Amino acid sequence: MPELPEVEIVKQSLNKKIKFKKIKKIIIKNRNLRFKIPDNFEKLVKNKIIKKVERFSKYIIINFKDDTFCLIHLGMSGTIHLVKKKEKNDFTNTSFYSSSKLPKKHNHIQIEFDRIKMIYNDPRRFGFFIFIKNKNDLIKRFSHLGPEPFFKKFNIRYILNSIKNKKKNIKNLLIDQSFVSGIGNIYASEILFLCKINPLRKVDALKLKECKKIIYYSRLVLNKSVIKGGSSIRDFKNISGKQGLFQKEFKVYQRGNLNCLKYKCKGMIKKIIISNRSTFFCNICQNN
DNA sequence: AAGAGGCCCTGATAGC
DNA sequence: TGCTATCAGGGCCTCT
Repeated sequence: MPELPEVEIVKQSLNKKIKFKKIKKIIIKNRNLRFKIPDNFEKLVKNKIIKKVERFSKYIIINFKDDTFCLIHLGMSGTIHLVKKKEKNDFTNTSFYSSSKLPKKHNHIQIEFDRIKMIYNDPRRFGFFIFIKNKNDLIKRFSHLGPEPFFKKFNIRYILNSIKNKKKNIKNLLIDQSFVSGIGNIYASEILFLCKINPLRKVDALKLKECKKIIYYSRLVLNKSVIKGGSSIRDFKNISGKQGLFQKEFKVYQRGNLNCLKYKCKGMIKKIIISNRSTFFCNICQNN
């Protein structure tokens, strides 16, 4: 599910619903996420008040009032659900109802607030919840990540410098989070299609004009997706249960053997595997 | 030492 | 229907 736009939608929803609320209770049903949740996690987080919810790259950052943090990553299959309580002060688990459809299995973490509870669901358990004790540790946690496409730092000089003498292909560079953070497997294909660059092109062969396009279209695609409410491969829903609409905008992703959608292009979308991940491109307008 | 590939895990879908 | 194989939005770790 989650690349930068999807995580941004989740962050926005959380800010609307749980900002300034106090954590009353935590129930962890399965501690074995990507990183095992330590036994003292509940104690550390209980009674904390949420100052705000932020996001960097594909990470959700819950910022508590005392400037400690909870860092969340959704991995491949993580979703967050908010469930309202029917009755005030009723903590029995029968008195909740779901605004979106709550999955039956894999609801690993439940965090209860006054009139609402937040549930973390993750079938594949590639995601994680981590408690972070101060801002310094949080920054350390992100130190290996490159800028988001929107940052000023993601400029032409940065790109030229990053591709110099590099032998990898542009598809792999775009999903390399230490180069630029937030782009995942879907948006990498979409961005390269708009740039008209073949995903297998070696980055040291990119022209100045193509580098400029990469900046422009990375920003455009991610922005547009946020505006559309994220994309919806399989079942991406935002936290209120609404489907994202960006998948309707996919030009190449999951369109193998279909016609290229570029005006007057007679090409066909091809699916290839690059470093074990599906990659889609047009055999004519990206034939370079 | 940059870059490719394996691996963590479950579920949906396709093909027989 | 029921089996098996393949694939899935990420990122950490290990090899070469």
